[in-house]
Amino acid sequence: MKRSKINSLLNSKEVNYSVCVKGWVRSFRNNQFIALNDGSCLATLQVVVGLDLLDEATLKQITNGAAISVEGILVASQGKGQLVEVNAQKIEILGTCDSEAYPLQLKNKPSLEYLREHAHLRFRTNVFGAIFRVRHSLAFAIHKFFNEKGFVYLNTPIITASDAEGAGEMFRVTTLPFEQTPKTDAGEINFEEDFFGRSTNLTVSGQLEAELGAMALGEVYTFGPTFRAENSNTTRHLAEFWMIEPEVAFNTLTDNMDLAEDCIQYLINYVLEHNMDDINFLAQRLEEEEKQKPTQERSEFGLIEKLRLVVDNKFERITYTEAIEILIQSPAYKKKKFKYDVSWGIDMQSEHERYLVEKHFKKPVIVTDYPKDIKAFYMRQNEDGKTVAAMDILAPGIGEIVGGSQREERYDKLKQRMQEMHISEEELYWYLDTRKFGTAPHAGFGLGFERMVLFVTGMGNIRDVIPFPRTPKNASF
RNA sequence: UCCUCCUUAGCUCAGUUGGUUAGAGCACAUGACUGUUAAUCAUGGGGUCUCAGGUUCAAGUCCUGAAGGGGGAGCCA
Repeated sequence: MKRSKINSLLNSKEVNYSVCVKGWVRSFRNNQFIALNDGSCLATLQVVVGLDLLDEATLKQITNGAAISVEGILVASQGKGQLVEVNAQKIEILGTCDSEAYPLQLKNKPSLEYLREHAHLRFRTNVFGAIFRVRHSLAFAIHKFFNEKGFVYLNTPIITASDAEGAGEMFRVTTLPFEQTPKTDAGEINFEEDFFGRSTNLTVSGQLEAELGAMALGEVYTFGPTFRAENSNTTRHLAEFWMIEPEVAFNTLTDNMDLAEDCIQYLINYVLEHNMDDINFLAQRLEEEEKQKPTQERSEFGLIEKLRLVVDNKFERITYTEAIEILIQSPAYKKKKFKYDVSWGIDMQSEHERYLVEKHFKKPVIVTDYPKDIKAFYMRQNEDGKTVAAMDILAPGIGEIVGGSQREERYDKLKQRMQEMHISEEELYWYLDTRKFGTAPHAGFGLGFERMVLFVTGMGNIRDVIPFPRTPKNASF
């Protein structure tokens, strides 16, 4: 018999027909009721085991975590907790699970930290099942969003010879031996003998390559892994993370903001439409977690309220200069609550961004037109000579979720800025070429995928929204 | 990388001013129970108190160091 998925059976309009289900036992009550989960949804299906169906030995093998196959009749449930259930006619143990050795005893509410150390099994918990179904939906919605807008999905290289934008420390890619590394006459490592004949790294961003695509295909986006070898130990950083980077020819900074805002709202709407069971569960989890905190530190809004707020309101748009002004006029500044001083020209600290988003505006904020000296070389210089056409989207609880800009399309200005910031023109000749041959205004941004998942799931640690997190000193699994 | 906190049973945690044999709930095992819903009830096994030093008559408890982890900061997405 063909296997049915549990989510489809739970939503079945009809009953009293034969079904086959397979999954993992979540609990076995009263030697009679199996709660079965197959990952297709949060809920479990109740399988009812008749008195004489199984021999003693098989019955003993129905333990938490065991994989089983069930054939039976889908019927209306006599019990209160569920509408339908399966009266088993045949149960086959596919894989036993030694209860004593199994690390997940779900009734014990194992901590997120404990589950992180058992990341190979944590998918079997309600929380991580929900997170990764939501993560999937977000990934799918990203492709759907850009596809509907006529974008081309462009794959940029993971191994690269360029340092893109100096976005961060890079992981080196090499086949050279660690012992007796070939040296040049000058005593330096001779990369000519390396696999690519030059020094290579894992990419920190596909943006520069995406720009090349945009200057011909018009509208492109990347969605792939990126790597940063920064020794960052926070709840918001990973050494390996996924990034979405749209790049659009002829777009201005305002177009860019519209696209980013549209994109974020689309993604959240998609999840609210398709993953409400999981979101409700995650909202409940967050609420319980919040209850543990002192009243003052609790969030004003629940997860669903927070998501609705983002979907239903326009993002606040202010310039960097206005943001600094708001901070200086703020009660927090006047009461000297900020650890770091505020003045025009500073790179805003987390505490400043949090104040703007969480205290002042209470919704996502887009900050534009940053001082050129704190931003990358490729951002378009404004007429004032002091700022660039940059934009960061700051989200409550996450901080920067999007960073983008209108790119400098003017050859002379770009070249001058590269010289000032000591960026090699030789290495980036191909990037400069786009400004030489039919240059055009264009803009793009980077959206941190895990930060988006973090925001939507209401989780607190980025290590819990990627299946196998890569962080300093940790590359298990 | 810096600051700070934590590490006691399989899990989540108690453990008082240093003082007998280190506790609880859950999990697990055995048995009972056949409409349970975190099932319930009875019984039972389970500890190198993270590691290495030190102080002391005596250390889970105090001191030093290391490792691992949490939170915050910086860097950023």
